[in-house]
Amino acid sequence: MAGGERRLQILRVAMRLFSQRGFRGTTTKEIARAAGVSEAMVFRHFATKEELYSAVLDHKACLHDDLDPLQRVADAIARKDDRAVFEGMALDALNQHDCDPEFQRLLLHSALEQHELAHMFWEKFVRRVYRSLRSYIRQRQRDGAIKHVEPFVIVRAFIGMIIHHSLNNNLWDRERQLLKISNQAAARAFTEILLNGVATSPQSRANGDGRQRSRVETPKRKRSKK
Amino acid sequence: MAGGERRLQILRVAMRLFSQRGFRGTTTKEIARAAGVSEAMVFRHFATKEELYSAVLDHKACLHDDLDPLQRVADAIARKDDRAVFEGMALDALNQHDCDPEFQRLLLHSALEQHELAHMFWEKFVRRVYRSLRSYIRQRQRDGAIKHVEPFVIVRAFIGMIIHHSLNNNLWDRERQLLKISNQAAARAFTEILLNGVATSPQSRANGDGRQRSRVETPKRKRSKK
DNA sequence: AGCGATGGTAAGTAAGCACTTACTTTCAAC
DNA sequence: GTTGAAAGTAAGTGCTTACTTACCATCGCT
Repeated sequence: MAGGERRLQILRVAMRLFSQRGFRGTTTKEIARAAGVSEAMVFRHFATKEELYSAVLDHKACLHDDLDPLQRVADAIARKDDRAVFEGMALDALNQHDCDPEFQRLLLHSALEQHELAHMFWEKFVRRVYRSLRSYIRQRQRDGAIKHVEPFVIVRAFIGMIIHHSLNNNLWDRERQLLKISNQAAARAFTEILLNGVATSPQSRANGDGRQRSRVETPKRKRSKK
Repeated sequence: MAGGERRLQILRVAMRLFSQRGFRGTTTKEIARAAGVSEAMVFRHFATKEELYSAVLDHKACLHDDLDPLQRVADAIARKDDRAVFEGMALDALNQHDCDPEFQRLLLHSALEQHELAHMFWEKFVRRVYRSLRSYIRQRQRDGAIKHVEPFVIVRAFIGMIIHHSLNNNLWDRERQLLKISNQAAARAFTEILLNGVATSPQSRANGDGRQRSRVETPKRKRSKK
């Protein structure tokens, strides 16, 4: 097997094991065995276990790196279709966590172990999502469509619903005993709650078919405060 | 030092270290040193490291065991004061996580390691909170104060906001760089979003009374899939 | 005084860990 | 057909780990 191939294979095996058992819970021998090679092979490709771990985290993180988290909903943003914006982001995140639960586990492990990835991910991804969403929310607040609540609070509330739901599905309630719901339905429900929760005038959303409504509703309504 | 005292002291030290570094990341030697005794002392009080870990988890978990999570807001429930119910629970949880961040870390570690505590906590605490809140929500739905959304979805959304906020504060953003907000304000903001998000009609919320309104409009079947 | 229970330790032990060394096999390029 | 590097390994090395043993010290109690 060629060098690059083997390296990648070891990386993938390590990724799986690290995400299952954490850094300290995984031995280099296990990794080697799972990859079907000797331990020495692992250390030929990665100088230390730490380096292998970093490579794993890098490999995962770089997938999230270069894409703007709001890009997938860019047209919804342009249309100022709040529902499409939030529901799209939610669905994206839920699907992502669903088909790659390893990442969430790795992230948690590294956060608990205070590995630099946790910090990096925070800086490079989380902050960006927060800022992007804030700028959108601010705009919609100026439009009079969203209440003048601190935007970051809204972002946190929304991301909280989504991440916590994923965490439940991946970590605690894998059988979905407590709540069995499709990602679609979850994204829709959470979005509904959030948007109704922060809308300036509830009537504008209450009748539910705000979906696919192309025009922005109530551009300059009177802004009532809390 | 008397036997019981020492045992408790070791337990507390272990609690701190386990929560910081996890089970595998903490050595019995470290625990002994931090407790100012020899390693043999640790093993006199706890037969194995596993047993010590279990004792730690038990000790933490039993604090949450015998109290009804909704007891603290019982009068608010009786009054059907939704705001007080949810805000009270949120504030309680946030304060709890604030003054005992160890617990959240221990819980996460044990969930990742698939330790039985994770399951126990889920069964004994989480499920109960979910069920209690559901029963309250159902009642308020019958009252016509809350939309007919699956109650567990509402619970998950609400708990999600709170837990995720705590997780942020304890794990990722301890400096509160991204969002600095008091527990009071957070509890109020999240409650506001949730209640407005699931209220049947804005008026019924606005003046705070839970007046019975006529049957709820359920737009469930109205929507067609895209 | 003596004695056993209790609180404590120094110095192990065997297994497991990350990592190394010294060696063999494979195979394409001259 | 030789060679030289790359792919691969068996068998270590030294250190750390959870856990043990064998022994000391200080009591309260007859």
